[in-house]
Amino acid sequence: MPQTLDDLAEMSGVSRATVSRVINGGPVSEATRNRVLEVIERTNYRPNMAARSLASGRSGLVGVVLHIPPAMLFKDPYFALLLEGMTDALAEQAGGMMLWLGNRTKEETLDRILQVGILDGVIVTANTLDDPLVDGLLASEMPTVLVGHRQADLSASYVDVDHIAAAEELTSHLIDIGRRRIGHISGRRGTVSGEDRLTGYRQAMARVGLPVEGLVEDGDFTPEGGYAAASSLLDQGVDALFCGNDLSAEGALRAIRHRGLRVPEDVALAGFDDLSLAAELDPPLTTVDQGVEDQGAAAAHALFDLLKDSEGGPRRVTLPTKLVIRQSTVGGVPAR
Amino acid sequence: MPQTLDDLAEMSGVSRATVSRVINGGPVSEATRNRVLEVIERTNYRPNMAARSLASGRSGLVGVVLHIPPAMLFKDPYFALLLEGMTDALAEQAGGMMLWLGNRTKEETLDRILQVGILDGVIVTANTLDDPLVDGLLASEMPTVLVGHRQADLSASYVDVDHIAAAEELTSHLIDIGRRRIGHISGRRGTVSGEDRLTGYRQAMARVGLPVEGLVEDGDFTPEGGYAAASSLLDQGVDALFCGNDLSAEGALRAIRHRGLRVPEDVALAGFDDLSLAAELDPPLTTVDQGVEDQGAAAAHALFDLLKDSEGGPRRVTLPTKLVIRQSTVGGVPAR
DNA sequence: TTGTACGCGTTATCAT
DNA sequence: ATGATAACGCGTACAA
Repeated sequence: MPQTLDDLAEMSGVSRATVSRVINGGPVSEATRNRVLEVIERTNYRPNMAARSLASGRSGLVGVVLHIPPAMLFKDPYFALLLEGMTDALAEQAGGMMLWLGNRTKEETLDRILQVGILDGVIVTANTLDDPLVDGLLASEMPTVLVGHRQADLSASYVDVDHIAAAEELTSHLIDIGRRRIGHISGRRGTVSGEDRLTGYRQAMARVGLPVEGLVEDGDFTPEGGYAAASSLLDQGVDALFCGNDLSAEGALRAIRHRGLRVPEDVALAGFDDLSLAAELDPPLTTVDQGVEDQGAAAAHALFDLLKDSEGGPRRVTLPTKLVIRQSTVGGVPAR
Repeated sequence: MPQTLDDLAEMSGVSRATVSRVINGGPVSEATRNRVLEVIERTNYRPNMAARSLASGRSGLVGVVLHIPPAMLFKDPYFALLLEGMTDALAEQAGGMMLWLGNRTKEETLDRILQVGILDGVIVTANTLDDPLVDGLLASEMPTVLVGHRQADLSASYVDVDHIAAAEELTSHLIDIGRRRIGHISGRRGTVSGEDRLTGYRQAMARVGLPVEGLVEDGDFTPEGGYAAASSLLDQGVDALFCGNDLSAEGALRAIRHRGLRVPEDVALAGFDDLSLAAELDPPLTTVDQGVEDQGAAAAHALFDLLKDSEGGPRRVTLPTKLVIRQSTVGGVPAR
């Protein structure tokens, strides 16, 4: 029984236009409004989004693109947390969310997204500088908000944190507690966040004149990568390790343990993200809280802001980070 | 630049109807078909799904409902695996997927889903017997496929495994290796899978005349619940523990270790799901492979099948399970 | 305040 | 094989 505006109009003895006004808040007399509302209630009518979208151009539906292997959702809680922040915010303001994961190529995914043609806007994670998916969305008419910053385009709306400053602060903490041979396990090379954190590390080391040669090893944001990189850096002799994220720190911790070394006495260890995993490690991990959920929510809000007023230029949001000091760098001493 | 059929029609000197036929495979002469295709290619035209849905009633969009706290996606890989199986299958046949997690109440979520009015069908996880969200979907016109079985309605399409038989097989394995005081940590009570696994356990024990009094403790599918339930059962004295899922087995393993007991010498341990976590535990965990990804994919295929031919009654799919024997029950001996 | 009428981009039916 | 033309359900100027 396909309820339409016409059905309601007939049932309440008014024109379709009036029913539409009741629903969308147009000028209607109190009397007829109540009469129509009563009918709407009785039939629990639901407007057809497709038709509404066609007529008004707005659907209340937004897209979310996390172009990652679906298994990443549980392998790296970062993505699930991001999704959580988005869905929380979207549940309030959007009628629904379409989701694309990395099941197809970026080009195919881009095609699908643009083909739907019913989305009000999309949120997409932007990890790398050149990303055909992100580029395609930005080049399209689709209102787009990135999670992640790309120096290239200041014309894009995005939400991000200052990875460089955060990494510099964390590295300085390692220096402050007296470490001198501080190794860095990078994030996946080519990712903006990975490169930025590396830059922050380098800047902090340079500022106090500490060498970094041979102290940087490529990681890939995974525990396995962290383990391998840590093994290599331990060979070089380090008294601290700053890992590209918490997951790689988890791997690094295993590598340290396998050598019979202690954390933090022999090697101070730090990560990035502050996933719940960080507090649960033994010892609890010093890391950077980058407010992943907040980033997701902020991206949703930025998109709604953009949709409300498409003028006003791109929305650029940089959220604060917080250094979280735990026993993996200051063992025994409680976190301040 | 909103490319429409009319634009293409004008550019290729034919009528809108002909362009539509070219796209949807109607009868068109080879010559004009090529001419139109060339224009389509050049303009990389994308049909508007909203309009298409309005006119044909089909959108190519399907909904997926996992009414869980979003954080569950990484806390219990089961859900992410299920989603992976679905997205893989959907990516091939669907134009896109809408996703609802447990950000709102079931009633609110149901309302949102039905309101979209553009979905061809939905897949929803059915955990409990009475679920207003599932009931509402089944009562609606929306083609619906459940992941999980509910004895109540044989009229619904669903995908599931035989939890009772799988649990019985697993319990029998524990009996076969000589265990007699076999405890069971149930899944969350009220869930069909939890109750069914408990039933399977009871049946296996009853078949060989083993008592179960005091040997069943309620769990909730979480490591914490598993830890608590295991502690209590260890007080009773058990030589084996069958846990409602792999996660609770992980918690149970911690409880066993805390008492200085060995697995499997003192207590044999088994789970359910065969998440990757199971193979990575120390010792590797005996469990039931219930093909989570396959269930997700099967649900998607069942939905497409249903959409293709809405007659033919409900699709009922029961997938096979596989007992996976590892060192947590037969320590030292390699898995057969 | 209310109704009429047109347009949104497609599919589908009917002539031609 | 092709082209008009009528739906699909809704929003919205415009007229009344």
